Amino acid sequence: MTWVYIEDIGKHEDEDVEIRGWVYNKRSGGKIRFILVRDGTGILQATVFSADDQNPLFLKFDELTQESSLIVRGRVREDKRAPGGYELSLQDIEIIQVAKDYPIALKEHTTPFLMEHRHLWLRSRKQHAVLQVRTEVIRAIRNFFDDRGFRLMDTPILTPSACEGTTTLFETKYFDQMAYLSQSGQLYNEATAAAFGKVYCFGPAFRAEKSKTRRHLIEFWMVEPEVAFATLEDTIELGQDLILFIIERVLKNRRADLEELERDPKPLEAVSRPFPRITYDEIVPRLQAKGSPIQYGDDFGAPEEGLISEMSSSPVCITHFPAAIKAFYMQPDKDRPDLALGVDFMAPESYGEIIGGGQRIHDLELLERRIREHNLPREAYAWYIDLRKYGTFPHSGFGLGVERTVSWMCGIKHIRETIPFPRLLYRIYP
RNA sequence: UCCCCGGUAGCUCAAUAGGCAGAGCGGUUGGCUGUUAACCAAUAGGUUGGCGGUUCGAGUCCGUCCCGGGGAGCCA
Repeated sequence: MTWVYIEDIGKHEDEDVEIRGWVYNKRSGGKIRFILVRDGTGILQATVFSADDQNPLFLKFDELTQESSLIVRGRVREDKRAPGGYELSLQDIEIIQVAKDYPIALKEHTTPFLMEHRHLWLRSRKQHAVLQVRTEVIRAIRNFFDDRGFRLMDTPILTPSACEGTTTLFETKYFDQMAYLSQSGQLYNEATAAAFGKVYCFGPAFRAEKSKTRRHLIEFWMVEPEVAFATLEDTIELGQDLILFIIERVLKNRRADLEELERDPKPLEAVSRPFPRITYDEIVPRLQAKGSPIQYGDDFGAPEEGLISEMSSSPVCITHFPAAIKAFYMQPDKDRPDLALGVDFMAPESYGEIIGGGQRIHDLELLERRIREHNLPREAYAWYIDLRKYGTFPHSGFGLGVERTVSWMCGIKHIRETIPFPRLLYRIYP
């Protein structure tokens, strides 16, 4: 008998098939028994009907508990009463293990309880749908860059010093010296961009910040493209194309998961090019007019991000920030050297910043001055400075946060559900 | 790090003004021919987060610690 996956069940109508999986739930009604079987790709209702309550299949059914593992065999039939439209008329139940006291019931639980059982919570429908969207988003990102001729360059996770020198770093021992977990692959990618032209890295980033909000993870995934000779304008276009491509893929391939999540697709369908662009100089008075206490020179807080996201149904691109509030490597505007050629993409529906990037300094002397001004250890940046010595080149790039993007796609408020095992302040188990 | 909130049965919660510790779900047993988190009946299940204090009496009031949740700052 052929082993098939539930997501393909429609192709096997009226055939005898085998499903290998787990009991999602079961019900009985006199002479009929229902098992909802889960195999990782979907849930299928399997039925047994018999007038004999000593029927061997009934006896096996009675042993089954939630999340017991089993193999079921039977005939696939279309039936409107079954969830999903198909069901399996059971011929055989092979029990692998009867699970005892599965902790997660099919009802409401609190988040702390579910997080404590994250390894099992992943099996539930909603979590399954979110992570299906995550894999789609990641696949879309890889396809997008691969199809445009970008080279994947894996940057190191163990680094000898701070990439940006600002945020708190996780320290670890590296034999007889110290090492730090990477916060970003960007600086290394500026080197690979000089070798390959257009590159991207895609990996985890670590921030030892004591952040405790729905938008922060201690360990998160980020994709960072870097393009030699690209300007700020080029990088905005690239970010816009990437976001539109991700949305298109999610809407095309993960409709059923969005439905499971009760995510209204309309706000995603409404995203269109060009994304509105506004400079920092222009946005500050507009925020003040809407009641924000922001002063010129301040960075945006959560309330400001909310106000910005209400301005458009597409992400809003904020550019030309005061150099003082941005990273040391940001290229200044040639007419207004107090402004940095950076861009932040603010997602609609209050999902906040999903992309941060811009043009990097390529002038050797300016970079050396910025390193001094930020009190960064010159020796650690010697290789980075070399990039400006040996054929320097204007270049730009950005970082897109995977989990923030997935939360936005799914319409869920807390980022912790968008990664299989979130690392949070006060939570590193399981 | 700061502000706010919470911790009672395996889970989700209730318990008047300080006065006998409760319900639903899950478990177990029985019933039901189409269930959709099925339903009906019965049944078992408790060191009220820890320590200390006030009181004749504390789940309830006070102190302290632990654990968690929400928000801020910072950022993807």
